Amino acid sequence: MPKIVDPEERRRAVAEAVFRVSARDGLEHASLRNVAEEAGLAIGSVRHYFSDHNDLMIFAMRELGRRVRLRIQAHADRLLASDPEGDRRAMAEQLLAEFLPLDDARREEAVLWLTFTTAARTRPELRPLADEMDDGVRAIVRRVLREARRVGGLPGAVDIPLQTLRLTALLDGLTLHAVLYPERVTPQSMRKVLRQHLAELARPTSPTP
Amino acid sequence: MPKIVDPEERRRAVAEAVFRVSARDGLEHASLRNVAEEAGLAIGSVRHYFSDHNDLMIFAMRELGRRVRLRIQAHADRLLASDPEGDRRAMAEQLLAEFLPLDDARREEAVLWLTFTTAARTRPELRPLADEMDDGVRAIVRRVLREARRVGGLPGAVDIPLQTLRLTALLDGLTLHAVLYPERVTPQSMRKVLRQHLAELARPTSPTP
DNA sequence: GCCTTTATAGCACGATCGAGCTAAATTCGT
DNA sequence: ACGAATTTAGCTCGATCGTGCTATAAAGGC
Repeated sequence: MPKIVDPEERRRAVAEAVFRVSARDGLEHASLRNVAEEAGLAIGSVRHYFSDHNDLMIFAMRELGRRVRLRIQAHADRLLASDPEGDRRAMAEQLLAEFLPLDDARREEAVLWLTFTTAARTRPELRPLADEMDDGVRAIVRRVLREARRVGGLPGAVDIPLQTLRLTALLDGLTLHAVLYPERVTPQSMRKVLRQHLAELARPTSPTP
Repeated sequence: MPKIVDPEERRRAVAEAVFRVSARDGLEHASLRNVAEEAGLAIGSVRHYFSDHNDLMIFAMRELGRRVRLRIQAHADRLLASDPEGDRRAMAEQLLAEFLPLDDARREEAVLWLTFTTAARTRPELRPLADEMDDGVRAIVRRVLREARRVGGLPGAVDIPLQTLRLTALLDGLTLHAVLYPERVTPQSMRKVLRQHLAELARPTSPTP
């Protein structure tokens, strides 16, 4: 029998081709033929690994979510390893900054995130994956805020659900703008906004009027 | 000669069909044939009024921008007419709330906004229109903030460009979430977030650390 | 060499699409 | 009725797409 190809690795490589085509031309151009060409394979080979086009799209989006999750996790681990008792606000900021497209790799990921999550609006098969990604972000933001409150970095009266909603909207809004209008939203400006936002959150306050 | 059709009205009606198809199925389904069917016309009729598919897309997006602009302007006029010297903060809040998808009509507009602006990423011909829409929002937010500072509603030291960036990101982020995850982001929660945001902006502060 | 398993390859078909183009219908003025 | 202008209509073609399906190549074990 022929040389064994690791199916999972092959699938990953094809998903990478989906990402490249989508980022460059839009998801609607990620046809089997275009993706096969981008991956340097014949369409028959691509179809050996994916039962149909939907299968490919689902796999690609799942792979994207996986990559984001791993990156955030690795970053959080690094932060904790470097100084478990360090400046909590700075750490929170750095962890949250990981959601922003501050360099080329993250920017491409953000492009793909936007592409797939907006496509999920009209593609039921991608819906659960979009929800999952959103859940992931909200959970982390909520945890960051809760932990900050617990250690006294935020006022006790802070409304965690509301501030989670607000902060995730801000992060995703900045990301959306960085993807669509990169000349208007630079890495410095995003960092500055995030820092300011966290600084304001930390101030003593009264409940919403 | 036959009964004259107002070309502009016909174009508007066809754009409405584009909106319906796009909102329901996604922009990639707004083919000439699908749009013609949605508009109750033969494809030949549609093509009499638009030189090609791109022309139709450009017109539709321009029409969308026009509608948003008119709606915001009318709302601002109404606010000023009702009480030119009224509670400035409440008025600012109400004006900015007009950018959020708080009812069905605005929600559909938000869906279309997201659909067209993300499509503009890979369609150069739509690019200027997306920029224009973004410019419009930023200009209004900036004006609101400036005016609030001028009348003492915001601290003199507030960084207007930074807060403009932050507030537009928040508004667009909430809108994005309301479109993609409507169960998670309700009209009440959006209003609450906006109110909180403006309340925090208004508090005395020191410049960013 | 044969068999089996795995991987590569792509033809063919029906569907949809945009656009070139032609033709017919409609309606008013003369 | 005719002519002109406007509107409606849709055939045709080449292109692209997903998918059913078949065929070939590749490689190891016996």
